[in-house]
Amino acid sequence: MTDQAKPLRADARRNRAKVLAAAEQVFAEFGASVSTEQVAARAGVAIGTVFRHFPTKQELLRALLRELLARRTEELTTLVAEGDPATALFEFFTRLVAEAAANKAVVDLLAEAGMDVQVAEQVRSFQHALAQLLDRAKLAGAVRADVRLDEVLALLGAISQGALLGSWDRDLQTRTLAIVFTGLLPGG
Amino acid sequence: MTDQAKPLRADARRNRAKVLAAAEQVFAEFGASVSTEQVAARAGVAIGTVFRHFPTKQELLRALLRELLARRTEELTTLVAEGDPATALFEFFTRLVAEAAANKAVVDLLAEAGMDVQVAEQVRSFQHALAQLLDRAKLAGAVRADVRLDEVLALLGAISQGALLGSWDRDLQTRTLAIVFTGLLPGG
Amino acid sequence: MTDQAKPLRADARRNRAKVLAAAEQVFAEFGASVSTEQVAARAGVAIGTVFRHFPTKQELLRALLRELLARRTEELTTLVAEGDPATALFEFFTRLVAEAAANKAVVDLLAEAGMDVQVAEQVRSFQHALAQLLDRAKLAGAVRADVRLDEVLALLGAISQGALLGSWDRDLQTRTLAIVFTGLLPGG
Amino acid sequence: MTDQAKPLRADARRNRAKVLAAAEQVFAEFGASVSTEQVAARAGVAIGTVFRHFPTKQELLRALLRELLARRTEELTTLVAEGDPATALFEFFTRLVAEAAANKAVVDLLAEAGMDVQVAEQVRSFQHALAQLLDRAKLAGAVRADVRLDEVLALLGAISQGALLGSWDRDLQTRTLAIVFTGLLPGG
DNA sequence: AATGAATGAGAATTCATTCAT
DNA sequence: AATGAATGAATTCTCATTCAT
Repeated sequence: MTDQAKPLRADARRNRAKVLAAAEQVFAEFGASVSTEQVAARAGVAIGTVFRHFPTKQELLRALLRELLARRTEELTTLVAEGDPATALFEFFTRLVAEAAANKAVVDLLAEAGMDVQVAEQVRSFQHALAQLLDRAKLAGAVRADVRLDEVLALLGAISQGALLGSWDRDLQTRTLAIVFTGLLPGG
Repeated sequence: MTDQAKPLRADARRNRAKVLAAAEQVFAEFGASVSTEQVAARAGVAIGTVFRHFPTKQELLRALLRELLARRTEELTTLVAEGDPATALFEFFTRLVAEAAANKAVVDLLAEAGMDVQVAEQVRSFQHALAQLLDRAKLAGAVRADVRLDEVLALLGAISQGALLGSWDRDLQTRTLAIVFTGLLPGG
Repeated sequence: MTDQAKPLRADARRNRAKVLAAAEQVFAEFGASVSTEQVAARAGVAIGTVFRHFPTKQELLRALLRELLARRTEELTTLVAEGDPATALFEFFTRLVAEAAANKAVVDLLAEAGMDVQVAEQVRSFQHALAQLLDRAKLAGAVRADVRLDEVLALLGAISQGALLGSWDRDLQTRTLAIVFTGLLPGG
Repeated sequence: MTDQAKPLRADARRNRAKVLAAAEQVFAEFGASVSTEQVAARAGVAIGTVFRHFPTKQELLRALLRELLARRTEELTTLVAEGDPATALFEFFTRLVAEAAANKAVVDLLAEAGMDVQVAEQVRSFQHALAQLLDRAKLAGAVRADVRLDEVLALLGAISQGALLGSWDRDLQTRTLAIVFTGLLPGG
């Protein structure tokens, strides 16, 4: 549903993946302002190849963001199906923050994600999956009943970005999250 | 100690202030990537004047960050001296988040502040003042005794950035902060 | 003599024709600077196919020009054989201008045609046919005896291009040509 | 009225003139598609200087066209004031064609001039001056009374372009124009 | 032979920074 | 000191052409 364009030739699909992987690395390392040339170089392809697959730099960033969101949504879905309801939300939260701390692009990307219709669908899916996790956590008594989805999203985003920009180490991540988790507990 | 350069001529000092004020506005509105020309235009001076006062764009950004930090530190100092110890921390937290939500530059700036020796002094002052506020809050029984300064700083930064990038409205700011404040409360 | 290459496979010949037809449309519409991709798209073939038939874009343009010239030459030949000698030249003139007014490529093409040996043969044929038409017009007393071929060619080219670039409507075409035709009349 | 922007600094005005002069040469020689770099090189300035004076290539082309039109208009005005009414129009016609024959840019430029509001004023002035010349020629009995301005403009443009694209030599220019002039004579 | 992906040399434009006025 | 023009490297994007499938 996301990429129903004509099936790419094998080599083209391979290169598209290479570019996307390179983009993830490079953007993670240097932020969304690195030149497309850097991405091409990291991918080991010519600049034209990047632009063939993603006609503008924006497109590339969007595609990357879509993929990141899709990956997170998948993790959420797994947790909804298999995780312990009482801890699944906290687990996901923790994991996401750890990942964000290593990815400089996410911040730049998320900044525009909200107003970008082209990723809206992925955002919706993601939020939907998170909503389910939140509901389960409430049912399991791990989260106060009046906590709303947008608050959780806001905290998640904020902490993720904070972890990245502030270069928090693992310990600081844990302690900071502990405070937030306490704030979410029932009877708080 | 940071700016012990020779005393500026009156008009030069005036221009320096104009540039800094313009920079704050423009960077707040468009982020750290606007051109220096925009800053000059807003300040009503020629581009050369900006570069005379701040030899590189980095310098200008750093000076701006220093000033912002100094201003916050001043607010903190006032709160330490005059505020109600039980709520002063929360008050400051709330105010800072509201301000950040309107200032696009802070995020870009803070991203590098950590690793920048040139603003280290201001950062230290700021942290020192915040530490005092935290201590008082603990003494007043408003914050759990084992909460550490770096956790508070981390949360503060994260929420501020989150508020900005996520364009949180006032209501969402309040609710999100409420969770964090609950997490900081004793007996949590 | 121009295309004595090996006889093409049936499908190849078909494709060559498709490309040439597409090129005529596309170049007529957008001028000689459209990308070869546009031509391929219009022809419904892949870009590689275009380049297999015409190894460079220049070749394609030349081939197109050759064809256009051949077509005009054919029209001239018909007029020489069948037309009323007293008006055939004016008729052709009028028709060509009307066609040019709808074809943006011709101008760009003709600009280089002169110095291009590869189309010289077609140019010669064309001029030869036009010369015959001119002779007949003189014999019929419709054109002054001292009018030379290069003058007629020059006027023909100029008016054609003018009509195209100036987007003359049919009325303006007619009136402008009337002046030229008057200038060609005997006793002028 | 054309450039009432703030008076440029002496060196800036000098450079602007250098760029415009270089543009005229280079565009005349290679057509409107040469790179702006070529213009900069010919002018002996850096590429940035060209773009400071003319923010886009289009602007540069427009400025050039405006200047060319202004120059022609001036010539026309002089002829109206001083020339022999019976021959002034033919004289101007002849001169313009000769100049066009050496200027490859004019064609590309004129192609868009029609639809460009930014040169509309210059075009109007030019047409106005030409109209006066035409009126005088009619009064002097050198041109048929029913010849209209748009026909003259059309012929002028067409022949100019033809002379350029066809690389007509002086003799051919003369003979071709003679035909047109004959067509314009009264009693034709 | 056809396909369409990859290449890489430009081209226009921007912008931090320098320097003559 | 201020001005604002000049510089030129960097960036995004295009497109003719080549080449693997």
